[in-house]
Amino acid sequence: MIKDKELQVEQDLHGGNEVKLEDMMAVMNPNGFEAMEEDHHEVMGSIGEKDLWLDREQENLLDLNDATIFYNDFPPLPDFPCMSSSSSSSSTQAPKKRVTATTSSSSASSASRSDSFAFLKSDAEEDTRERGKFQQYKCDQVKPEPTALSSTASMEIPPPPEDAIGDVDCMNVMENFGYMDLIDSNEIWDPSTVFQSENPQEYLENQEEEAVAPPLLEGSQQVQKKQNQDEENDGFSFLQGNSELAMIFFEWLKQNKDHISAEDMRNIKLKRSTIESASKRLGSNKEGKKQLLKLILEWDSAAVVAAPPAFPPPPPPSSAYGGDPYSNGVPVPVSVNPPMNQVINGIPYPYPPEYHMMEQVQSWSSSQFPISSSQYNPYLENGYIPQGIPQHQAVFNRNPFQIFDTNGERLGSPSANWVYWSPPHTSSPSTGGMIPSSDASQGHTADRPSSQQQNYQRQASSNRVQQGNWKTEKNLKFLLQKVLKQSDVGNLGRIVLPKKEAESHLPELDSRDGISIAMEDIGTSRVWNMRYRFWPNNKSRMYLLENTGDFVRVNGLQEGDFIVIYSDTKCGKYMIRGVKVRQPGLKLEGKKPARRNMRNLCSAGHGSSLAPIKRAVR
DNA sequence: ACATCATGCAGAAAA
DNA sequence: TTTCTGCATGATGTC
Repeated sequence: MIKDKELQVEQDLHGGNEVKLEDMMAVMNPNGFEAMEEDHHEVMGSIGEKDLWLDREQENLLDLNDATIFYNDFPPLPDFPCMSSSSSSSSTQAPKKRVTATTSSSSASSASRSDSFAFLKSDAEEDTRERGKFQQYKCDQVKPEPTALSSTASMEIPPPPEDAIGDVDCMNVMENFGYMDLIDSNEIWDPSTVFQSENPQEYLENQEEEAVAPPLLEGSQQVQKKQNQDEENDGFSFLQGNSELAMIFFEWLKQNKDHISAEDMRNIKLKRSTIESASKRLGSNKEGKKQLLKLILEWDSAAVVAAPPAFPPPPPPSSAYGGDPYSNGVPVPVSVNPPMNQVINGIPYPYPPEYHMMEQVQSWSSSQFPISSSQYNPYLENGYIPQGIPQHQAVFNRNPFQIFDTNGERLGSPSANWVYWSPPHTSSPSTGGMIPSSDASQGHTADRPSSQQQNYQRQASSNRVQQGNWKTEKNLKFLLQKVLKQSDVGNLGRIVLPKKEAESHLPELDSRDGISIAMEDIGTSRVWNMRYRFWPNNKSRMYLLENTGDFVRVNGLQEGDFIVIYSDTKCGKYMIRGVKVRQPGLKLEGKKPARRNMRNLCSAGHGSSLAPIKRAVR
């Protein structure tokens, strides 16, 4: 049935016939839509009538190979800075900037699934009122709408200039493609240039300014003008008659129908500045648009398929945190999943730019993310607050591209589940196949990616085709992490585990003898037979991981380093990773950081502090 | 006041 | 004598 629909849509697309958005979307995960159907029935009623219209004039431009190049030509996700995925967020994230749109006073009626696909509508017949309705929804959408998906994408748009405020804040990402028409540049897309400044702090500041006023980019007035024009025209003019893009989109839908729902799509929003940057780099012509569209779609699918991991723990002040526990020195921006409380309260993560990872063990983790260790460091990009802690919220709000993970449920568990995607350039978590960690550890400064890094990006891109395996390869769920204390790395061979996380994510212990637990060392693939147990302690328990001596030794772990424990949701085994944190030239004997800051940040119990950001925000 | 956890330390076990 | 084991204590953070 669905297959038939798919064929029909495809034929229509190729034939330049009208294609109903409804039909196109029907190709997607039926469950996701069914679920949405109920919620958004009302709007669908009206939206559903709007046919997707593909301009026949573009027929010749339709490159049937687009679908093929889709996954090959895309700029690799890692190329996008500031990717951030959190959970459910689009709603919770609904930033203040997302003010309601305006043209219509219609209440926040339910959303239309076509909302996210608005860009496919070339039919400008939709009246302003309808349009207002869309935006109204987009902007008012505050109620978290859990989906079975791990993530949704959301890209915020900075507030428009004074006179436009309220009208365009919540523009759909696709709508914003329209901006590309206005910026004329054929520079090659260089993600690094997204940085407004080589100085992260500076960048942060710039971004803040940007949040208040639109970027003073050349032609920004035109942008605004065009934007207003779009408002009048329904705002969807950008893709008007562009069947090629529609085709691309359709192919993407087919590829991702199992993973992406309309809800995900609907939550795609772009920062205007991002669009402008993108159009600057990609060009404002058709190819440019195509590239950006691909990029966004791929980015979105990546986010959906694999929710990135949590933020790493804060580094001890004297240590070098060049990375997270999951990647070789790169705090993974995507799926920002900081300690719940931190996120909510805007409490930061210490990732001082000067820190950098000195991990020695070859690790696969760095390659598990779209953002490689040699690429962007959102922490760096977003700067740090004086305390050496990046404002979390800042991270969110400044990221040109943000992925807000819904909740990771689709990844297996209702809570804090982080799944790592396979690297674009490796096929196995253990084998790595990535650039030497030494490389990865370098360049983690506030500077733009080095040419070496960019080369790596290209390499990653060229190998992107291998990403097809990521879904099946990794189903790792983040369980807990622990910053190692002297007593953890001493000769006692035992590591105290955070109580809440242990009780939440590790097997329940009936006796204090505990249980044997095999931990596969992610770095070396070696399996360590450890013992997980507890000690009675003040009417409570103290959880320990014993027989950790060799693991610590082999990994060269020292005080201040940390371990991260995951479970493979597929085979149920536990995986452990030791992450070394060093700052060359600095010694650890300095004053010790506050204990709480030293410890793992995943305290959240059921809401592990590293739980998805779904509740985050703002 | 209470909870967590880093670590001190006594006693047992092993070398 | 050294190492291991397990509990106790106290510092620190949270409620």
